[in-house]
Amino acid sequence: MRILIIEDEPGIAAFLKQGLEEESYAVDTVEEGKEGLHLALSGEYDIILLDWMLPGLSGIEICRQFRKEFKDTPIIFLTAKDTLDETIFGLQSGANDYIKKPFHFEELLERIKVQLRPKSGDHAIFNLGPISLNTDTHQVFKSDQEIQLTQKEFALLEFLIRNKGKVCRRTRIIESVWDIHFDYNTGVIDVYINALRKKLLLSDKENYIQTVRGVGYIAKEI
Amino acid sequence: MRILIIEDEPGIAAFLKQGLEEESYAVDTVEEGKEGLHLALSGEYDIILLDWMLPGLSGIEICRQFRKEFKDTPIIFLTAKDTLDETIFGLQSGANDYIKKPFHFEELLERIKVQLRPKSGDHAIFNLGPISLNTDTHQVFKSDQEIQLTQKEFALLEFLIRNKGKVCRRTRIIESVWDIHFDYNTGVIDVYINALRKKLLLSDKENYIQTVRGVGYIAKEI
DNA sequence: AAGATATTTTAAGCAAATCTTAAGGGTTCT
DNA sequence: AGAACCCTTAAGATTTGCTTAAAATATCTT
Repeated sequence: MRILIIEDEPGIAAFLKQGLEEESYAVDTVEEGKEGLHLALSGEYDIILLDWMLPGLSGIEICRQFRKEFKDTPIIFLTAKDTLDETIFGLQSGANDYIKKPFHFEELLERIKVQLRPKSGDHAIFNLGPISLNTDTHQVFKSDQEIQLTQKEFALLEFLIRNKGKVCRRTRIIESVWDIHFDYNTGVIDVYINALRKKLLLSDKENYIQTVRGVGYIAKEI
Repeated sequence: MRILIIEDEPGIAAFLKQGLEEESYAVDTVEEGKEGLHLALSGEYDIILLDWMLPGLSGIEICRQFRKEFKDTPIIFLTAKDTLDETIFGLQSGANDYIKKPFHFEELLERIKVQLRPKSGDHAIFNLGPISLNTDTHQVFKSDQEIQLTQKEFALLEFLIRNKGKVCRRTRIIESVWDIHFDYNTGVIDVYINALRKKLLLSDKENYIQTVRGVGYIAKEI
């Protein structure tokens, strides 16, 4: 996991860098605002620690600009201020959390972990009869057997199971799984459905993935 | 919303109960496995939080037994273990999610909300007497009996039912269902009306699809 | 950097379900 | 009765989906 620290006080920056590297994060530090934004926009970081008061470009401004490009990368503000107004500003500009200086290193670590933890919506288990799919570990099981699926196979199965009980039209499948939004005279879906049924050993008795002729497919608990 | 917590450590159970009640859930707690399963099977709960290690009956076993009866009630495992094997077991036994102890209460809350979130997609169901048509699942039932319709049959029935009580002229039908905007000298409609009546077992007493001579057809609740 | 391996996509033959046409027989209306 | 309309049936045409294999990409190794 790569962390970018934008912080003008060299002492604090070095302290954080060392501490986080001991936790086996890859850490880069910058002292100046513009350069910080530039680095941040390289898109190589998983989380950004951002000082409030900076020379060159304020933290809030960096945050705003950065958010235009990267919607999801979490940002934690490091702030000496503690008035409500300022905090609100920070959160409005697109930060995910803030921590008041001085803080315990442990607490910062804790918050970084919270931000890096995969979103709870993604961390869940979906079941379809004896089949279970874990989006967190990217694993699929049928009864006691783990089934090895490729990326696309997994993505297709995930889509079907997430829409369990509803017909998935071919156009929606091709849009969601393949990200194709026009021209879909392609037979990929058939090929992958076939692969899934084979790997999951679905028979006539266990047709958890049924075809709805002329429309698409439906995942069902029989 | 009713939550059942099956957890043998009184401290954790009490902590969760209090927290969840503050979020205005109705919470019951049990410390022992068998009793827990018994309560769960009462069917009164919307979600179950299940400890992994329990006296009496293991969490996995409870999960399995419970799943035989209730397919949809979500189960979240509370587990101290984090080895792969154990996780696998959890997956297979029919849980919907798991959270590792120690966890932040916020995170648990988040996951509970995810599980309780109503299944997306409002059921688009149209009725015509004992016949119901679900555009979501692309299914048709006549009093609990599923009727298998082809694409065109379904489309025609859908059109008629959507215009229930109104006469559907042949030209409008041919335009809407067949997308033909000229040349109406075709007998397809008749053929398909015939097929529908047959498959839906419509008799003189149950003529939900009536002929309007010289004009078209009408779907009516007799 | 080149070769090896795995994955994804395209294409084509085949089988089966579905759709359409057409024709003969009924029904209803004037 | 005669004409227009509708029902029913079945054969032929078309579409759709399944299955394979091979070609194109991507990924991993050496």
